[in-house]
Amino acid sequence: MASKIESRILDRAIELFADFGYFGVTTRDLAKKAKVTEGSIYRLFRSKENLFEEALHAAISRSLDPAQFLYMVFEGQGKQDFTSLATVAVRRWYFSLPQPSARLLTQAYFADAKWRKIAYGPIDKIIEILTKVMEKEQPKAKKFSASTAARALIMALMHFKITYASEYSEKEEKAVVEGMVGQWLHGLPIG
Amino acid sequence: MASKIESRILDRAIELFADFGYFGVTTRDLAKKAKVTEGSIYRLFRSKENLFEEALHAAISRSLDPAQFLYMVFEGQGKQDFTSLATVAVRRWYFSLPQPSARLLTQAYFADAKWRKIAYGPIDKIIEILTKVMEKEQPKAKKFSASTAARALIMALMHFKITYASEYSEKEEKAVVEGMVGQWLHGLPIG
Amino acid sequence: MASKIESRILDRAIELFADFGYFGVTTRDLAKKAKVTEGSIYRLFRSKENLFEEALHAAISRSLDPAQFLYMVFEGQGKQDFTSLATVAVRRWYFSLPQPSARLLTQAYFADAKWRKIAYGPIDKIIEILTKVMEKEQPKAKKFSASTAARALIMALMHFKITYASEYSEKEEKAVVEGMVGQWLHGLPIG
Amino acid sequence: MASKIESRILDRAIELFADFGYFGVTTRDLAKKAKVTEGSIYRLFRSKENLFEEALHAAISRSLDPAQFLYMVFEGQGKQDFTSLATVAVRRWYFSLPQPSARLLTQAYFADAKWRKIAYGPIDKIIEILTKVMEKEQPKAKKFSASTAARALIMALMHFKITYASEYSEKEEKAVVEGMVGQWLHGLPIG
DNA sequence: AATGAATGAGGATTCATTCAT
DNA sequence: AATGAATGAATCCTCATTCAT
Repeated sequence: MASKIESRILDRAIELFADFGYFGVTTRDLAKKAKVTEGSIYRLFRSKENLFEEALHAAISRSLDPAQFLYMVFEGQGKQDFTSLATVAVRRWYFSLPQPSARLLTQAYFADAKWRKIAYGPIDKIIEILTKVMEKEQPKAKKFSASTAARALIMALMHFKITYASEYSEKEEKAVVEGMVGQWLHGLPIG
Repeated sequence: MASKIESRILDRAIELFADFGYFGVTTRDLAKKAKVTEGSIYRLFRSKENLFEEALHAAISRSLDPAQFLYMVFEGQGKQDFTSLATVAVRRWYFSLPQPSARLLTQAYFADAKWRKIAYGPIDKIIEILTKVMEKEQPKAKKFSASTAARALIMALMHFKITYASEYSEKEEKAVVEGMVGQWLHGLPIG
Repeated sequence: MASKIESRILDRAIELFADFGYFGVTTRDLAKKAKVTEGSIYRLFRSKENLFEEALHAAISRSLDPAQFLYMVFEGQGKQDFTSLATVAVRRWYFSLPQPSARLLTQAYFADAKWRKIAYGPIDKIIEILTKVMEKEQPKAKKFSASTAARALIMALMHFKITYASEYSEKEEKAVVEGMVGQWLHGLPIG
Repeated sequence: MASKIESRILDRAIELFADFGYFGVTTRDLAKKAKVTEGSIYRLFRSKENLFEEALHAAISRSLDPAQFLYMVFEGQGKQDFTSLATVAVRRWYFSLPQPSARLLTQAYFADAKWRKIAYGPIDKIIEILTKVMEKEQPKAKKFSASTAARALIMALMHFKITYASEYSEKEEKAVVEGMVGQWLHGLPIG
């Protein structure tokens, strides 16, 4: 069945591109690791560039959709306080994104300018949403850039996932993330 | 003069490797952009790998040395409060690191495991120092991971510099950085 | 069929390396002459060095095996006199070795020390065998180095094949060889 | 003094070309080993090819001149028997030719067809002279090719010098050569 | 649909040769 | 004369892509 082959290729592509980047992976390597032939890769994905893009889209689609993030944050408003809502939503987002996917996003960002928007689009959306919520909560008096704050958190988390996360146990990783979010919330000039 | 050519190559190498990664830059390209011949590159730098490493070291050496960072933070103790000291030191560190250098570090991180330590060694040092200072200042009672906080700030700044910074004016960038540091310091359970 | 291409490459490699030496042949040249692409050469032979070695082994394996030489010389003992046996065996050996093969052996000998043993191993064996037989036949009284004699004959033949043989007709070549062997046998203090 | 530099280059060129062949030696290598600059090599020798040729000529001119060989063989006629004359002359020729020179001749022979005649001209001359003398001495009755005999001896000696000689002590080498010449003379249908 | 052999353009690297000093 | 930096064509080799089976 084609779809079996297709997903085998795609899964491996995500892994390999995430670890070695676009240029660091050869189609032959990929074919061998995915146990398919190079011919199949080209029949199903047309070109290496296209395969990379498909892998990128797959990685993105497997992580938390910004729409869901939006829903989680806004839906609970009134019932729960901002702090809890944001904590839960950010935590969900963070753990919905497997390390390979996160790496792939950054690899894409660095491999070619044309992939920058695809790769970081959803992340920008998350930042945007977070910014919007915070602006609502924020007392007018205080001078404060919500967008900067949102960006700071999301970026710290991204960079942590990409670089150090793999050196931690799952438990430790959770603690660090909890710490980052908590500390970040503390710093907010909110209610 | 040899050094002229050498620095032309090195400067261009930092720029190009930063933008396109190790594999995304060909020696021919680099030669053309640096207006030297490929032969000169090899005479002066022995191999593409070695050139990349030299570029990496150059990029690192042009940014704030962790030792200086340490000095800035500790030297003022007693005279100034921790918040001001940290703010100044972090700000200095951030602006000492040109965007190409920051990108190069991450490119190195992703290109090959052997470059990870070289690239992120100094950054890890900065995080370590910041952690140490914070642990000193921090009231025992409060549960709080200094290392997590330090990491969060530095990573957020790194990621910002690498990805978005170039879309901002210098003034805006300063504001964002100020915001990040401020927000992070606000979040600290300190005094 | 792969084997067709493979043998086309190998045959041409023997010829070209024999004439121009390892460094005197470029892979592009070889590809053109063998009417294959460089890619195929590398797929089938991994590297130029390896191809040279394969060519060397092929050349050797196509010539008379020392084991056969041994058999020819010893098997007839008793039935035929040494002179006839040696003449036949040496003649066979000589004509089993095509000029390109002989040249290739010498090219290998000169190209790199690591190929010396591969190239001259079988020849040394032949000399050894010849030495052994002669020592058996030789009257104790006479001072005489069988090994020197054997070496002299084989070397003279090798050198002749490599250098001058191509300037002679097949008939003439036969006469010269016959002459060398005959004259050499005459010089032996045997029987 | 130019001539000092010139001879340093030439001496080293003979050694290196003899061991590694024309393509196995780079001009930079040669310059370093001869402790001169590449510029000097080119000023004095115009090109690598020309240098090789000069080295070849130098190597040849340092070995026994065919004219002297001729003189040695013919001059003694009447006073001494052919066997002694030939033995002495051949021995002289053999030991006048240093191993590097002998190797260089063969390297030249193999490197390019255009050098074949230069390299083997003198050797052919020696063979020719030896042939002539032998034809004079040889009883008409016996069927025998003087040229083949001469060639066999000279070639055996050449090949021995080039390949195995370096593995022997000087004393052993002398014995082997004596053996070869002796055995060869024995085989001659003379006297 | 599936294979993997075949292709050849392009990459890193070397090296004979030139040239400014 | 002497130097050695600079050049760039040519080398070995890789790899995305095509194609015959």
